[in-house]
Amino acid sequence: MTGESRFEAALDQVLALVVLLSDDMTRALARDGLTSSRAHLIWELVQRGPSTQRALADAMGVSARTVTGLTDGLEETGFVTREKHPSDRRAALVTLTAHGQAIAERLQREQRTFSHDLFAGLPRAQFDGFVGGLDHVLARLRELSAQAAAAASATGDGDA
Amino acid sequence: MTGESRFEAALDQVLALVVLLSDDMTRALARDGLTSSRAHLIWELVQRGPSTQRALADAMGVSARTVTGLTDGLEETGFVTREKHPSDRRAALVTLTAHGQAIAERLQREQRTFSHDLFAGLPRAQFDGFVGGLDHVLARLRELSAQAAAAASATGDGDA
DNA sequence: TATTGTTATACTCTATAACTATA
DNA sequence: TATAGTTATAGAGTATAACAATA
Repeated sequence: MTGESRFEAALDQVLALVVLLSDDMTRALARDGLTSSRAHLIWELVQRGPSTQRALADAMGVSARTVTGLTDGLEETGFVTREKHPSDRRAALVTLTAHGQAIAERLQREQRTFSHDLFAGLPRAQFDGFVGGLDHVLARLRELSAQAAAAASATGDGDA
Repeated sequence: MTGESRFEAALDQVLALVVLLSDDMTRALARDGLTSSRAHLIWELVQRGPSTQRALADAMGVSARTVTGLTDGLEETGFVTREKHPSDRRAALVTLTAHGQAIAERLQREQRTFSHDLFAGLPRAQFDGFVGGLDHVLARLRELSAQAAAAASATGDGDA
């Protein structure tokens, strides 16, 4: 593997990783009656505590309508409740139920176990190399995203 | 970063990579009027040549119904056509149009450029470390998926 | 009988726009 | 007037089941 094509092969591997990880997570979440999007909302509640739907929409990068749907589903299945906001009668505070909290904690434990399963067999030097490369790739990716966003807004996304 | 938590931090980074890459690809494909699923179907056609919908469904790991929908969308937008199967009048051969072929080739070129953008700045030793770690993680992930599938079919998924 | 692909139906995630109740 | 969240509507991906045409 010499020359430029090693970059392509590496990207192919990264994309394979994306697919495998996504499938694996989807399957694991389905066992608890969750989807990726609903788990994401639960994760935000763990991080932020009881939150308005507006705050969740901003945190998750989705529309208010989407949060309404996700909250409906999580409420029906017993993961969250809508509580009265103490000072704003327009707003609801989405709040984890005991069950929601318990599942969230279990998911965190499972993720810890999973990370161990993935990395524990890797020699320390190689692990460090992997993490170093990952840092680089993430940084590049964020730069490229920022450039793309800037280009999009300059072209006619923001000046229309 | 010592102890077990370095594994968790690494997994967090990998998951961040998954999100960034997925978003980036979604945005890039949208510029050509494609979604991930439709691009996946196009990619299978590039690999396999004109194919029946049944073959595509098996290759993509989705239902026949899903391929009908994806093919409908790609046909309406001019990426593929349904051609007569020479020997089986039940089946259609999904076939790339000239436009579909051209877009597929462009996507491949863009992916090559993208891989260069991601990795070219990485010192060779660190790149090799990254790829080595990636190999390990992919292998572990495949083992774990196989185990999960075996456990599922033993529990009552296959013996019902 | 078995298979290919469709129609019928349903669920999830996503979005924009109009609207209600409140700030 | 502006904001929070809903309803209305729509499009995409996904699935199962029933059905048509053909093997």
